[in-house]
Parts: sequence; structure tokens; C-alpha cells
Amino acid sequence: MVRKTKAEAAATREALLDAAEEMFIQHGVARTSLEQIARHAGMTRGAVYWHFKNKADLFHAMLQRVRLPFQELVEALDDPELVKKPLEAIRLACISGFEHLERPRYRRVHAILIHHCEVFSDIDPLAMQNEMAEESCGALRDYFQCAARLGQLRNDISPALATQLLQSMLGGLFHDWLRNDGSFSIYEEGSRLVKTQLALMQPHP
Amino acid sequence: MVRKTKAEAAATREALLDAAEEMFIQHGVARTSLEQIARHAGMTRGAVYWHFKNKADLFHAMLQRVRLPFQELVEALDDPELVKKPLEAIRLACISGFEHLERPRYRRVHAILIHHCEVFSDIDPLAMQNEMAEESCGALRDYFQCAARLGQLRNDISPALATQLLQSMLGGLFHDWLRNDGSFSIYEEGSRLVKTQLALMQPHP
DNA sequence: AGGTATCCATACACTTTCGCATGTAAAACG
DNA sequence: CGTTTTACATGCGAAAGTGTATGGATACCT
Repeated sequence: MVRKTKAEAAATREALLDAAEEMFIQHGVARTSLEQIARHAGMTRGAVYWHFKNKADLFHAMLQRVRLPFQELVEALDDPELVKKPLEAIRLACISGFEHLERPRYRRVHAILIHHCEVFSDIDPLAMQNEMAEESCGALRDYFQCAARLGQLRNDISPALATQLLQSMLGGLFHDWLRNDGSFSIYEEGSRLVKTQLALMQPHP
Repeated sequence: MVRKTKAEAAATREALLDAAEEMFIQHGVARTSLEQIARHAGMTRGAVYWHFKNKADLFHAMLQRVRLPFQELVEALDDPELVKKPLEAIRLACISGFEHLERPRYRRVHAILIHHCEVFSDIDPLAMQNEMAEESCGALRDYFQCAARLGQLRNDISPALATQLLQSMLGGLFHDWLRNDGSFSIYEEGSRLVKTQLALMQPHP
């Protein structure tokens, strides 16, 4: 059995990516050979080299399956009332993000990107992380500025400062969660932390 | 010239560790060979294998040069008045920690541990990070509990929640700082963030 | 002063991995 | 239905890295 139908070929490609995820998170990116990935998917290296140029190309393809931009999380809420309550919009967007992250594939790939891969050849994971951080940070800032204009932010805290506080808190929580192998629910913990932090930032009643 | 005096031998050992730091942070741990480390220090692999058992042993020795426990930071303050002001103790300890981290060697090694190394053979960087996180987290919790007893913490925020908030914020800031290659001062940014966050947690005047 | 342990360079064998070249049977296409 | 292309498996050469064995010159000790 050699030649497969087009659907089967696409399935083996996905299977290779799945196998790569599991091997990467178990042994690290650098320590897993293309042979191990292929064998774990029930294939040989020939399949890998047919679907991907090399390990960097495979790695890049793996990341493409989990991209989630922050702005889309807010837009997905699709509630016109939220323009009047930007802090609430932030809270709901964070919760939505937590839900996404708890899906196994998202958790695995982000854990790989942050904890299980070094710089190699084509790919610079730190640059990718910076890119994602900058993106969400910019969106956050917009909403905090909106909140400040509406008087829904303590006036002794600038929008920029509020952004940094929340951004750092989210990042720290995210890293803790990944580092502890998802031993707690980032959805529950994150919801509590974000709710508390945003409450602290609101003006006194 | 082969046999060196004991002081010279110790110097070459340090030089090897210095070279390892630079190569690790530049190319990642897995992608740098012992040959590269030795050549960069003006030696050959023979010197490396004399001073260290293998790469994992060298890596471990590199980490031993920068260990800094959180509790010692507080004790180093050595101000008896601080037992009455636990939040201030936390703030000063964080600032002291930031000062340590800005020293180039500390920054380099932590960046390597967090961003430039994968699990390999003997060493599990995630376990090390968890150990360090647990340690500082426990110390933080003690001080927040003390603050709660003294009525210096908002009573709608439990000490555990306050600990998680600050811990996450510090971790996120730390990662951002390392990821951005120290492009901003963690001392200045961190001082502002910690000061603001602690102020938010205090009861209304 | 002589012997020995130290400190490091050099050389060699071995393993691992990569990239490519080739083989091949079935699916896709006209 | 014949031809071409696809979707892999297999095999080979080259390169890199590791661990160790050996050599040698000198600092250190008695």
C-alpha cells in the first residue's frame, strides 16, 4: 500500500503534526528527530520529507493550527452594549481566551513554543511571543483608554499603567499554568484574578 | 604550556562557564556544542571534559553561580520596623530582587533557563522554575497573611488571592523583561508596578 | 630533587541525524 | 484504459557531536 487518496494524504499530514506535538512536548523540539516523529505516527521519514521541507517547516505548520488573535476574541463577543463598558469587554475577552487555551491542542502548542523550544534555523520563538504580546497589549490599551474617558477607571491610574498591570498578570498566570502542566484550571483561576484586578481598578463607589 | 597553577585552572573553569553563557544565550543550549564553548574560551574540548562530566554537568554548574532565594532578600533588609508594615517589606524585597536581576550575569542565566533551554538528560528547567516560584510564593503568602491580621489589606481580598495576583504580575513582568532582552529597566518598571499594585490592595483611607 | 598528580591538547571510534536519491504501487486524469 | 503524477518507503553518503583513551609538560608535594 503506497499511494493514498487525497483525503488520506491530508489525514497523514495531520497525524504527523499530532505526533510532532506529542514528541516535542515530551522530549523537547531539539531532542526529537524526524525519525521519531514519523515512527510515532506510523510512518517513515519519507512521509515527513514529502509533506514538509524540514523540521523548521513542520514546526511552522504546527503553529499555524493554533493562531488566535486577541482582537478577534473581543469582536466575537458581538454585544453592542459592551462599548459602554470597556472593562467588562476586557473581562469577557479574557475569559473567552482562557476557554480557548484549555483545549488540549492549544495548551500543548503554546507550552512547546514557550517552554520546549529554543531558537533554531528559521524560527525565533521569542520574536513570535513578542509579536503576540504586542498585539494583545495594543488592544488592551485601547479599551483602558476608552474606560478612562468614560470615567470607569481610577484617575490615579493611567491607561498605560493599567495595561501593563493586567498584561503582566495575564502573562504570569499563563506561564504558571503552562509550567504546571495544566494542573489547575486557567479558566477558573484566570476568571477570579481578572475579575478582582479589574474591580480594584474601578473608581470607588 | 600545559600544566597551570591552581588559580589559573580555576580561572579557566570560570572562563568556560562565561563562554557557555554567551553561546547558550546566542544559539540556545541544545544548538551549542562543547567544541564551540571551548573554542570561544580559547580552549579545546579536553578542558571542558576535565572540568565537567558533560554538558548537563556544565549547565548545572552555571546555574549554581546565580542562585538567589527570595527569603534572603527580605532578611537582608534587616529593618525591625518592617514587621509592622508587611506590604512595605514586600515592596522593598521586590525592589531588591530587581536590583539583583539587572546584573548582567543574573539576567543572562535566567534568560537561558527560561527561554533558551529545553529538557535534556539530567536537567529539568521547568522543575527548577517551579521550585523557585513555590519558594517565593510561600514567603509572599506569609507577609500578606500578616498584613491581613494587621488590617492593612482590603478585607474583600484574601491573602491567598493577593499572593496570586502579585505573584502572577511579577512573573509576567519577569518574562516580558527577559523576552525583550532587557530593553527596559525591570528595576524602574517593576518598582512602579509593585507600588501601584500594593497601593490598590490597601484599605481605603 | 625526584616522583606524582594535575591540567589540558590531540586523536580516534562510535552514534545520531540529516538531506537526497531512488524505487514503487496505486490514485488521478484525459 | 493507458499515462502521469502522487504519496510514500527504502537506502546511502556526508556531517556533526559525543565520550574516551592517550600523550605530554609542568606545578606541587615530600
